[in-house]
Amino acid sequence: MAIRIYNTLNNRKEEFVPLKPGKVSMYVCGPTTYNYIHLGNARPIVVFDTVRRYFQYRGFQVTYVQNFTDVDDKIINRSKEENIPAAAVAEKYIAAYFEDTAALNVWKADIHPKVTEHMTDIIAFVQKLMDKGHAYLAEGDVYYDVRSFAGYGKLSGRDLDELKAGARVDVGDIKRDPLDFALWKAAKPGEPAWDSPWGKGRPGWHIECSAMSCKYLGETFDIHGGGADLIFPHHENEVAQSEGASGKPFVNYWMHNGFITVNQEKMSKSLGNFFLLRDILAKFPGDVVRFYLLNTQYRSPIDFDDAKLAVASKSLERIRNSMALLQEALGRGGGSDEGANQALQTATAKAKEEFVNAMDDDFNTALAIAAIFDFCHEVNSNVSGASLEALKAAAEAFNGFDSVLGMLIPRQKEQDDGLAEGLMNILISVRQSARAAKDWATADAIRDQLKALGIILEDIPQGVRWKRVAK
RNA sequence: GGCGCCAUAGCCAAGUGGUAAGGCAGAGGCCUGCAAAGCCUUUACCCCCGGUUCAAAUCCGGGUGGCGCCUCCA
Repeated sequence: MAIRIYNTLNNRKEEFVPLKPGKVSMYVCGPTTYNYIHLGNARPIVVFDTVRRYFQYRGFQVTYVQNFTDVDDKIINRSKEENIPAAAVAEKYIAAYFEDTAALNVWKADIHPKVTEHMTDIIAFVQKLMDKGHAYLAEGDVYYDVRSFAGYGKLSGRDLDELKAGARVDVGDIKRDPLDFALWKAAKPGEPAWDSPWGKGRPGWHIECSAMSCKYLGETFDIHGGGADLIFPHHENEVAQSEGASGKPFVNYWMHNGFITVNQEKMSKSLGNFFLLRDILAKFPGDVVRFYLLNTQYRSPIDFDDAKLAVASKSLERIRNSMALLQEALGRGGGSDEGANQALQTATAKAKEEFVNAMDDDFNTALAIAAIFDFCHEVNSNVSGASLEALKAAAEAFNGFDSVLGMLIPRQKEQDDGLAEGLMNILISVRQSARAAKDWATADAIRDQLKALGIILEDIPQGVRWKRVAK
């Protein structure tokens, strides 16, 4: 079986054939660093992190690039508002970005290029477009001439003339066509600016992705991802720039994720209906947020509200309960019920197969998670009798799934010095004494009070199990 | 106006020609000191109307409702 990807270029699922066997090159548009990221921004980050992890699970060597747009009008505005240099604004929010995404267990990209560190590459790219007749200078700005690129509109399925009819034409525009976009903007007083053959200025938004993806992944690469709102104009313009400059196909597979909505409306900064990731993380663990995001196919919209995160939390808990049962059985050294043993082994093989089938089909994480739930059911039914070997294989399968989904196994709590463990052992032992003396009032009081703290005690034949849950 | 997406149980969500996965919530039972967890049982006229087919949630046509892009936006 091969991996199939829904390609925005032709709106179909296509078998993935890498440029170089066994290797995947992918580029995902990163944030403009003028603010904390919101939940909507987090979706592509988690989705493409999962795509990347899955390719690795399938044995591919992945080169993953995600940029930071650290020069932009919004950053400049922010810099004025906060009265700190633009570079400091960008730096602040880049640091925040890594904090927030780390909570979602997102791996850092192999390369995180910043616009400010690639001015030479960007200027050279713009020059190349001018040399090839795809760009022109107008009053210190450099614009891309969309009419010079025959394929303009092929990604977003638009026709230039129809676009022109609907376009908002600025009065006194210096552009040849309203759809022409800036590759280089002449400096305005007080703004960050760099020297260029066309005078001081800064790059337009679209050119950075063409220049930086080319630098790190080459003129043609495998996968380019981003939110569906980037298809036009951003990605369309990237195609025009990159293919205009190289004369070669830019990207083989374009992937776009659907939106997070609030009351069925797109969560966006302009509508003001956004929820900052860090505010959500104050209420729900990152694992739960990640589960919530991956429990729907990446192209479908997801409506946001707290209740859905609560459901995600309960659902994830079911998987973790199953993994805990497995760990306990492992600790006991396995059993000798041949029927259960066979059943677990069969279920493990089936789960791995279904997981791969689901993920191969355009990264259907929702289906993959369903396969894991089925697996949990089999684990729960058969753990007590299965052999050590079968139990190990099952645990190994969970580890594999977690390596892709990144939220099954709880992240190791930092700076856990064993204090909680020690205190819990004391409380449990006191409660066990009470239970032995049939002092149910004391036993239940301990259990209830711990529950209020978010600690659940469960009496099982082998003793007492405890776990922490989101309150 | 142009282009595109979506509509499946109380809620969420898979399924793109062969007779409806899974999760949450609910009901009954087993287990338990009581719980919890787990296990067993249980909950769907697939938005509407036509059409194609032996067979349609799935394909085609037409509606209705919702959303997105066309302007910065993941």
